[in-house]
Amino acid sequence: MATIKDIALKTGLSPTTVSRVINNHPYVDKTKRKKVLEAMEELSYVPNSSARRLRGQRTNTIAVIISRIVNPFFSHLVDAMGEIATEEGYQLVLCDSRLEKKRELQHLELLKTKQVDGVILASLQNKWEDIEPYTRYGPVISCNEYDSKAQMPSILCDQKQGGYMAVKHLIERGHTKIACAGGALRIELTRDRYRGYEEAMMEADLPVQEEFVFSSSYGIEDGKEVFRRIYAMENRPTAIFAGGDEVAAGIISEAKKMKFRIPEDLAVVGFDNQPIAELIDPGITTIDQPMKYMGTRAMQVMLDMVANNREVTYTREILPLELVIREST
Amino acid sequence: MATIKDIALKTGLSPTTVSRVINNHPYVDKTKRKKVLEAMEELSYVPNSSARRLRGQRTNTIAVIISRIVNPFFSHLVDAMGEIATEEGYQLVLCDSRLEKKRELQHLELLKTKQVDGVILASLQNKWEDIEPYTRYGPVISCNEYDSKAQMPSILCDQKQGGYMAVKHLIERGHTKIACAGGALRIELTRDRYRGYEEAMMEADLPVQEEFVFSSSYGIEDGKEVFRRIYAMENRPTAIFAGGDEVAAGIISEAKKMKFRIPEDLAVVGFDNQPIAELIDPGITTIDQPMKYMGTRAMQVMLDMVANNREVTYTREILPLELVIREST
DNA sequence: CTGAAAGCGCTTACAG
DNA sequence: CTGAAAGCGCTTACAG
Repeated sequence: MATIKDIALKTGLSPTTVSRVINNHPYVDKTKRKKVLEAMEELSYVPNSSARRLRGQRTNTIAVIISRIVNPFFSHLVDAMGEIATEEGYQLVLCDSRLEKKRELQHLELLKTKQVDGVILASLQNKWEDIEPYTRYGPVISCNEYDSKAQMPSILCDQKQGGYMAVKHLIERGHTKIACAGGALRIELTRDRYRGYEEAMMEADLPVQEEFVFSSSYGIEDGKEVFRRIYAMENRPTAIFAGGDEVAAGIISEAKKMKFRIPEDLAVVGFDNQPIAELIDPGITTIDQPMKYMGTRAMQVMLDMVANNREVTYTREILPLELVIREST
Repeated sequence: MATIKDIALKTGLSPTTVSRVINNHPYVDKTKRKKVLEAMEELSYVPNSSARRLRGQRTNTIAVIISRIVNPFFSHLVDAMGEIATEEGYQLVLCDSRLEKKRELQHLELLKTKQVDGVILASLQNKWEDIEPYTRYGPVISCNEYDSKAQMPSILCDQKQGGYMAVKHLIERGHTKIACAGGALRIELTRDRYRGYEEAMMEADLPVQEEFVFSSSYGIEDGKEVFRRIYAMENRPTAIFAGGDEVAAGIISEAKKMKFRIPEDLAVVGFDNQPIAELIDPGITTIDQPMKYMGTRAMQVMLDMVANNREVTYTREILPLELVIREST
């Protein structure tokens, strides 16, 4: 592998000058520049990034932490982030926490060991007090998930409003026994949706029944399981608000298998507005999240910080959510 | 940020000894080791990866090139790869080519510039002759897609068999006018599926009609478009073999909208056995691909090569495909 | 068991 | 416009 030294030797110039050519500095004699360029071509020289990283103290790499890449919500988010990153000449390291605190922390170590310039937390398994120590090693921002105690830039949606809209819609459809199946309750995003649910119920003077609250539901299988538990109940809910379209799809799928009519026997609201929400039969009424915008915006904010060495200041961008009505309600 | 030098200074030992402790070398005096460990703790020392990369000429990072992360097939593949990578202490750089040759080549540059130790091509937009030059910079293997001219390790499925099985199944169901909607025909994987289609047709003495062959179909929207074109035909096919469950789902969705009965008016076979194949109504008959195994195996092969500096030898692992019958046929 | 020295490949202030 | 020198932070032969 040719190095700068080889080019210098071949051209009879100094490594300094070669470096200047590589980095497009002005003030290099045109003839010499050409000579260097030719030598680079001939020896098929390519600058060694490890050396550049060490010297420049930058990696041009951003880590994004998600909790489950097979969730279409996250793959769309990552897709949008990757597009911006590539455009700006950055690499994206994909870090899957698989909902585990330990893995999330392991991934944050990348910042400590200078393997990445910044970390975007699209999922947040740990408390702020456990994340905070990492922020002294580089910019950390959150996107999608958040922690109200956190002093970091965050791009997020108004999840409480989302929960409220979803449940209010069900109430307007005449339901009074409404269940709720979200993620783990230790997650603030989940709790906020739940608060929206409670608020809508209270506003309508409806009781929140503990046995109607399911937690830690994420995938299709979880949705099926939720339905099975509902099915086994004496006193069943007539509607359910799910914390994701995958869960909603699982509920609907299992319900249909048991000859339930949707929405007559069970109305279902999902979350995210994933492609599946439109494809499944009946189409899923859901809360649309601006995945593409969130991913794009988060990456822009991150790159602005690392490229311009901008101070990390605490800011929040809160995006509105939207109800999309289909046939499941 | 504390460096090895700081630890050396603080403990009165040499950087060499400190390095030995960090790297768990034997033959370090127990008292001194303890002293170093304490100093590291106190100064919250973390080794700088850029320096290690430069010195060690390794990055502990693998790039995986896919063509569309929002395709569940790829997100499942990447998920499996990431699990192994994390387990072995490697990072995964996600590279999306968006079906573009240029982007794929740009991502391969990562190998040249020593940003990654190896590249897994899960998608293959370029011809082998354009990929080959990169192989001198480090191991390149393919997983899922392949090129019969390529001299690189490949984990792949017998796509021709897949196409054959799918179409034979449709023929057995009594169909004679069978369409086909795959990816771009410049892709060998797509051509092989098409060959399987042709073989099954010929075997049954059925003509392959040019207007029944749709190409460059990938997502749900493409599937809808394919159906619209079928719908507009004078002489319509009665069955279609799609090159992915997303395309199949799009076809079915649009067909239902136009009051087509599936499979009576149009039978549909998909590919991959994605979660959606089971959720949609009717369930999609499809060809199951061992996504998890492929991803796992590809990463294992790659890590074996980089970790043990194994020579890159040309090997192919060809996995069988399986027909999963549901209600769409 | 330990350390001085060299070097991985680059870039950048400094001096000219 | 150009180059000698220093240094980013680490590891590893080599010598003891």
